[in-house]
This record gives sequence, C-alpha cells and structure tokens, in this order.
Amino acid sequence: MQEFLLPAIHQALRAASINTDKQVQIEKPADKKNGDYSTNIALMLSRECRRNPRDLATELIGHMAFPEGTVEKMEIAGPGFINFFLEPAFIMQSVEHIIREGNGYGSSCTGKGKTAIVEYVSANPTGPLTIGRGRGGVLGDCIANLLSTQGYRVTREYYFNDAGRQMQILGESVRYRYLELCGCEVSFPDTHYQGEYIRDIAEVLFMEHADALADSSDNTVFKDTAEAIIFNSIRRTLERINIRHDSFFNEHTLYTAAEHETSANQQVLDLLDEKEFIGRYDGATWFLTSKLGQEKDKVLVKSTGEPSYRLPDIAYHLDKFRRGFDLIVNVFGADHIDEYPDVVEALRILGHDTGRIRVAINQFVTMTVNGETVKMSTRKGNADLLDELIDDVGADATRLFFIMRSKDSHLNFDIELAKKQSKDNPVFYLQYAHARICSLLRMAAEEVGFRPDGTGSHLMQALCLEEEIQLGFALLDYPEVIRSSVRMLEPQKMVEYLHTVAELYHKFYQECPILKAEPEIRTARLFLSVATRQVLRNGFGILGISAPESM
RNA sequence: GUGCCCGUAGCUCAAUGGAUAGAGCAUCAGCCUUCUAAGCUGAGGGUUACUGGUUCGAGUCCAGUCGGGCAUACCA
Repeated sequence: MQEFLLPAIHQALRAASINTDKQVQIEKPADKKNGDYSTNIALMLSRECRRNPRDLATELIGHMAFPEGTVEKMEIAGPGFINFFLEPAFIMQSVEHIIREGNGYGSSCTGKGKTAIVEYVSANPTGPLTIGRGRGGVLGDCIANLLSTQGYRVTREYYFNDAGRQMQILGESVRYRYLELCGCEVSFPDTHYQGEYIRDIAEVLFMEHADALADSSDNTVFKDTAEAIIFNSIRRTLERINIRHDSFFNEHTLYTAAEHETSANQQVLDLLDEKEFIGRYDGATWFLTSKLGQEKDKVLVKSTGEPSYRLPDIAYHLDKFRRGFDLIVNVFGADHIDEYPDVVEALRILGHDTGRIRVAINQFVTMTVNGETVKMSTRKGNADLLDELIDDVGADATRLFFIMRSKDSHLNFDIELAKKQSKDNPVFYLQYAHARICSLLRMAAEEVGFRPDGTGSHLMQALCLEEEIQLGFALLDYPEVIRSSVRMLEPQKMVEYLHTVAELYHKFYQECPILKAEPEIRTARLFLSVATRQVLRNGFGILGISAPESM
C-alpha cells in the first residue's frame, strides 16, 4: 500500500518545486482517527523550506491526486501530519491480490540476482547442541528465509573446526572412557569432556572392536569416531527444528594449501603485511590493531606457531568475499561480540567493501522452570541440551519461543508455558487461527461447494464491517513487515505481526457469521478467510513452524 | 577499569525520532441449544531506572549516574 501512496507524494513535492534528499516516510497511525496512513513529510521539510508545516501540508495536498474510489479523503492534523483515509472497497480490492499472489505474497525482487550467505550455528563437533546454540540457529534460519523472500539466492553455511586442540581433547576423552570399558584403571582428567555422550561413543567403539584398540597410542580413531557421531547428532537435532545447511565449511581447509600455493591463513598474513599491519614481537605474530586506535594488538599466530582463532576467521571471511557474495550475514551469540570488529577491520584494510557484512548478535537465553530462572552457560557446564528441549516442548514451540523476543533482549524461555496446550501459549494461538480457517473452508466446500481458487473474490469489496476492514487492512501490511524484518534482521517483527493477524481473525470470526450469512456475503467472508490463511501460511513458512489444518 | 547489549504495567515483552507509550500472562467482571470457548468483550494497572542536553516533537538520539548481562586470553 506504501507503493500506492508514495508516487503521489513525490509527485506533489515536484509540483511544489521541492527538492530534497529526505526519505518520504509513510506510517500507520496508532489511532484510526489519524487516518489509515500518514506522512510527516511536511514536518520534516518545514525547516529546510523555511515554511510553516501546516501551510506546506496544505500545498502538498493540493498537488495530490488519486483515482476515484481509492483515497476517500486527506487531512492535515496536529502540527502538520498529512493523513490519508482509504475507501473500504479499495482496501478489500487490494486484498484480492493476496489470493492471486498466493505463496508469493510478500516476496519482492529487491534481492533478485544477488547472492547472500548466512552463517549460523557453527558449533564445533565436540558435543551435542545446547539450548544456547538453538536461539542463534533459529534466528539465522529465519533470516535466511527472510532474505529468500526478497529474491536473494541464499547459501546457509555452517563453519566448523575438527582440527583444533578441543577436538584432540575430545578424542582423548573417548579414549579414556574406552579404556574404562576395557577394564583398565584410568583417572579421567577434569579438563576433559565430562558428558555422558562420551561414554556412549566409547561404547560404540567397544562393541565394534572389543579391546583391540586398547594398546593403540593413536588418538585418531577415537577422535574421528567421536566427530562422526557427534556431527550426526548435531545435524539430526537441527533437522528436527527444520534447520538444514547448504554448506559446511571446515576451518581446517584454511590451514592447508595445494602445491605451489600458500594457505588461506598465510595469504591473509601476507596481504596484511603488505599493508603494514603485521608486527612480530614476543615470539608471536600480531595484527597491529593499535594503529587503528585500539588499545592492544591482537595475536594472529601464537608463539607456538599455531594461528589463533582470529586469523582463520579473517581468512574465512576473505573467502566469503572471494566467493562473491553480495551480502554476508553472520549470526552469533553475545559472547562473540568482540570478535567481529577485528575481522571487519582486516577486510577493510584489504580493500573489501565491508558494508556487505551484517552481523546479527543474539543475547543469551535464560530458562524458566517452575518460576525459577536458570542461566545457560556452556562453560559452567549447566547448559541443557537442545534435543531435550525439543522433546519437551516440540519443534514449533522451540522455534517460535527463540524468536518471539527481539534478538537484543535477554530471552526468558518459560518451559511450562511452551508446553501448555492452551491459548496462553503463543504457538497455539497462531496455529489455532490457521486450523480454524482450514476447518471452516472444509465445511464450506462440503456444504456450499466453495472453492478457494474459484470465482467471487471481487465480492469482498462489499464488506464494510469494522472487523472485516481491520482484518483486510492488516493483511496488506505483510510485505512491509517482511521488508522491515529484513532491514533489521529481526524475525521477531513477523511473530508480533502474525499475532495481530490471528487476533483480528478471531475477532472477525466471533463477530461475523460466515457460513450462515447471505450467499454473497458468505462468499466474500470465505475469501477474506482464504487471504488470511495465505498470510498466516507464508508467515509460518518464514518462521519455520508448521501450519496445522486441524487441531 | 574499558567496550557492547539491556533497564518500559505485578510478570514476559512491543513501540523505522511522531499524535493519548501498547500486547500477552496474571487479577477482576461478562459472552457457548449458534461455523472449533485452543476463542471473544470489558475493567483496573505507568514519573518508560535517574539527571541534564539536542528539536516542531525523545521510551527512542547525545552526555553523565545507578542497576543487570556479556566480553575484555598467545581459548573458539
């Protein structure tokens, strides 16, 4: 609907000989008294034009013209807002487009021909996924879905490392447990992975090889088996909540090089060295971030000769640029917040357009169990498993709860609430609206032969009750909600919006008889229901939750 | 100490610098012989942590204070 008003406003500005680089803003006033849509353009330009905002608004209105039957009236209000009131029939006429566009409603082509990479989850295969990872996982997945609707060709990538010290320790941990199974006396070190899953892996090896591996001093079989099993479990867990990556990028590949070539890590060092941002002292190789106004330099290669995590990180992002992505989105938790500025700085120094990088950081999750809050921390070892959460509350609730608060807010996950099969639970509230429509349409098909793809959607233009108009009007917001979710990398906007749509549908359903109405009104209301179902479905698709046809 | 995020109704959270700060839960009062009551209607509930500043306009931006979280490794 913004697209409908915008050209007229620009036209009016031209007619008034106003040139401005200010963006015209159209918003939906909270109060209906202030119109269906409103623009503050006169207020914004008031100073620049040295004119009274109300006078300016009057002139602009004089220059605006709309086709018959679209805009009912325009008003100047308050300090100089221009408020637009639409014809109800025009609103409902626009709703018809939703049905016509179907699954494509809400998509746009702003990203057409562009590629995007979204990196998320990226947990090393040292153990099963924890709840803390879940939030970033779902956030990243929804962001990828959002970008897809805008026409981007999206690569969903998982970055991991199976070569570091942590993986060595993992292998050793399995080996200790295995030796226990063989009946050897071992003291399991505190520094190693304590989880039960280590024993399970050891058991797999013991079942297969009995004690044949006991004398082996080679850690490889333990590490490799652990990695395979754990990665499998991670992917299975992700699959349960509809997360599937297109590409798994192994950090280790950045350390190695083909013949006559240097490794990606080494290339970064060389390139930064050319720009004179590399220093060598205290036995280590440093990224001279102090030259950029930071307090300290950052280690890229430790005195042991091993790269610190920062170097492969930069190399990895350099690789993303080399792969030519137009948009690079990184999703990670607040504990990595200090990591990305160095990466961005390095790439900027190397001459890349770092404006392409967007970082979505999610704050941590605290679980509420029976009113008690439990903070999640992988390091303290009290993190619960994502799998157990999914067992407990289901995939849909898991996904929705992770994104129903903005990513910047510290999420409070109320397990009891997520488990409830009642209206208190927002998952059920949303899904119930969809199921209710499906049920209604089934009945309509049976009783009066109604077909959602049939004719008669134009009859919606006759609808004029408050509940009908409000619902139809809300459905038209959907594309704008997607746009703003994309702009802010914030699926939470979608959740809130869909909740509003569900609420308005329930009100409509409550107040307006559908099957029992006169045939023409009945058809009109059924089509309004079809349009609502379409918006809910499309929205659920982005959030990755199911759209049940009955409950 | 320094950097980043947060502080809004009893609780969980919304509000691209816009008009009288909104939802849900909880509380209280109503609505089913009627298409799913897994729903709807209504009521109460606020000095937006505090103090200044910027401007037509600040919950939002800036500075400071207080409180909570996360970082601040030659861990990832």
